[in-house]
Amino acid sequence: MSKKILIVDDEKDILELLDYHLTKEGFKTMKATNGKEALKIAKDFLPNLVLLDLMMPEMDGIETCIEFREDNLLKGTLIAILTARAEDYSQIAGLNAGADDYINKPIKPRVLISRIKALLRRTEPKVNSESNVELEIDTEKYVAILKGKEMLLPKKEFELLALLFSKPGKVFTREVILARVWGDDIIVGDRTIDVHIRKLREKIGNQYIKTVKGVGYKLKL
Amino acid sequence: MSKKILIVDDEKDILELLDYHLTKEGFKTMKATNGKEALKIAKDFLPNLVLLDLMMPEMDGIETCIEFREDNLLKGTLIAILTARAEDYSQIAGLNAGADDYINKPIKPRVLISRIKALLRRTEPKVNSESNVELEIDTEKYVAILKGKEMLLPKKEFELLALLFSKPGKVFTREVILARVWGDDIIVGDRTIDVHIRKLREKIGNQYIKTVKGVGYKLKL
DNA sequence: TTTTTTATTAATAATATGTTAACTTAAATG
DNA sequence: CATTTAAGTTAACATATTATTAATAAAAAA
Repeated sequence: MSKKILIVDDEKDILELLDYHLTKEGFKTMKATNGKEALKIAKDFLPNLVLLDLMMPEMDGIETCIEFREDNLLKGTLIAILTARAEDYSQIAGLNAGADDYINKPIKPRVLISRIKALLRRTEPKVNSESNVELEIDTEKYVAILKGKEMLLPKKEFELLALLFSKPGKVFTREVILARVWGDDIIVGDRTIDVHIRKLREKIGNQYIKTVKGVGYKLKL
Repeated sequence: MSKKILIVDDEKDILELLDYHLTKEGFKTMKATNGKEALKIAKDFLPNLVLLDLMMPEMDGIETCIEFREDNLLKGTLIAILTARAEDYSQIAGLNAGADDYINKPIKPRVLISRIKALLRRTEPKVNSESNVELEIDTEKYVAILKGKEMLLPKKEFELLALLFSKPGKVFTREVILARVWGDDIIVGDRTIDVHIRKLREKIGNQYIKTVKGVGYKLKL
């Protein structure tokens, strides 16, 4: 399956240029013009690699890099930093912030592609990769297993996920969720479920839990 | 079953030529002379493949291509773009717009046919293909399944479709539809049902929901 | 006990869906 | 063939539902 790359640069020209070369090589790409946007897109897109320009307004490369590393969902993402040759001080900072590679500007397409491929190859041998069951739960151990990585969830979140997981694809109404996770007697507010759903999505990504508006939620594996 | 091809070109000569060769090969064809018309015809005809000339007035090939990809019903349709050899820049644009292949002019019938067959073969192994039950609904999952592809519908649309689906062929009057989908008490305007029917048709195609004028609607599988 | 984590609520924002109204098109009727 | 009636279409608008955030309470861990 083709790898996903998120390109982050505030200069539109460079963004387009990079996109062009990467797309031509068969990568699936997404673009962001600043670090904030990048974070947001990445949470849905879950790229295999992020190409990150060092100098950007709003949130600079280093900072963005750190944020990626702090986000549970994204911390494993490969990050390659684009940097002008001159500013070598940044290389150190970048690496400390957790970047996996840095690529000098001006960009030579050939070099770029081969560096990226090399980086991606590094993660290749992992077992999980593109397995079709990316999410599992173990009710006994009380953990969710996301792409082979165990993940300890708080009780309510776990039970909610377990319920959805009990029949993937089936829509569970709020009523049913309340009855099964909270019990018939205790009454909680209207937004309680939403908040738990949100926290789950934060941890496992937005692609699994689908909202069926006016009906309920369901799990899509 | 013979495959359906929609041919789109503003030059009548070429249209006829292509039609001749494709018909001779056993394809079912339809013709359109511009992108707009193509979209309209395609929604009824649901071709397996669209042969699209790049240079056209009204709406050019790229644009048409994009519109196809944006239309839920048509986004899966194979698109082959016809292009003069010279304008190679367009190849990139066309592929980015989501074309599946591009074929150089002047057209050599032999080449054309083999390319088209190769393209069609690509989608062959799919399970759905020409099964006789093209439309199903799953009330538990809250999805309509059109040619094997799951499709999440908004509540009212789903309930309306589910109602029609509950007895295919039977005509449901507006009164009955209102009573069953909206409930006896709430009152909505005259055109509400029509709008929902329209949205359904937009998503599943016009061939399933038939209007029985003065009486109501029915589902034809 | 203190600290940290989890659960809940409330207020507000964002969004999808539903509905209406105005208009167009098509079909039926006399 | 003109007229009437029903249905189709579109876009604007309203509404309902969900998402998000931050504050607070409760529970669990240290």
